[in-house]
Amino acid sequence: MQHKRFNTMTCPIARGLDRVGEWWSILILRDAYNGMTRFDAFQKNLGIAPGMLTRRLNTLVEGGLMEKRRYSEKPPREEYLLTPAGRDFRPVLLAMMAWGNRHFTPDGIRVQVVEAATGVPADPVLVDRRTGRILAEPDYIVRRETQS
Amino acid sequence: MQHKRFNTMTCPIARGLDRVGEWWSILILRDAYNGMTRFDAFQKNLGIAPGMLTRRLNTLVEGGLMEKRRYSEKPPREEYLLTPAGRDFRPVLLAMMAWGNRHFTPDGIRVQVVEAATGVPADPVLVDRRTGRILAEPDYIVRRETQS
DNA sequence: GATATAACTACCATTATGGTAGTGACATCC
DNA sequence: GGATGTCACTACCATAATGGTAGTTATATC
Repeated sequence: MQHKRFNTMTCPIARGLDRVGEWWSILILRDAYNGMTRFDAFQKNLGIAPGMLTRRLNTLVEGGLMEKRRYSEKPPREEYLLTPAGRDFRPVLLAMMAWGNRHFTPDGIRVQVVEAATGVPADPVLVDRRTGRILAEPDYIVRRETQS
Repeated sequence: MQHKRFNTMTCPIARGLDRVGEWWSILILRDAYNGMTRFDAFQKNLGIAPGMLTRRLNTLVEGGLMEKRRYSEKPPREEYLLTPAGRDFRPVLLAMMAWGNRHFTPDGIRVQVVEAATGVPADPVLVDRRTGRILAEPDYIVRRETQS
């Protein structure tokens, strides 16, 4: 009995979680976003067991979020790069970073998004690109379409 | 040997994942956001085993994202409500919904955020509330503070 | 030749997950 | 008033996932 998959659900959140919802996956994507590419670097930075890292990288590759590339033949060496879908996960990471900073850093904020030019911390909010308005009720609602 | 905890890391993403990173947790929060409160409703909607649901609800309560409340004494009945921190997770859910819709719905979008007044689908983007600009490089960067 | 580096695999102990059945305290139906 | 239904679980077990340690392969460097 494997753990239950979410990929048969119609909900896009469930579909996404089916690919990144396992323990470690999102932290690996975070590190990849920070420029990490090598097995060794992920392992040391996360403190993850090598077998576990192998399994997680494989599922991320299978899920289409990362790709494995050989960057050296003479000593055979591999690296892991984000695909477009993996890179596009960034807003989720930043929203989660903002949420974590708002609720779970009683000891002070250590990692945050800042304006590059001024160094002023950003206040991340999710808006509609077209109208610029914040995605919150009552202006915006989630619509579920019934199966036809 | 339990699975490794992320709550000792300084990264806010890791701190958050320590509370919502287990299988099922985020889908439970999603359903709670959709107005679900009862054990029974979560169980039927998710197709989750009752023992598993008990464990996940308990960890969400312990993590401060939900609270358990007795809503009836005469038949003893409990309900689960989002706390402020749980409700504040919503932007992460919506960012994940948008990401899922962009990459994992080849069969067409079924669930999305729309403008309530017009029904026009929203295009969710993460911006800085102060400047209104999109949180992306090179305008915005992630700054990590070194330990003093 | 000895040691180091990168990227793993193998193996095992311990947890977590999933499935099914059953329980307690009522409410409702006939 | 006995039978059935509802809600919110608990108990128990089989299987899968996670974590830890040691070892491997291919090569580079001292």
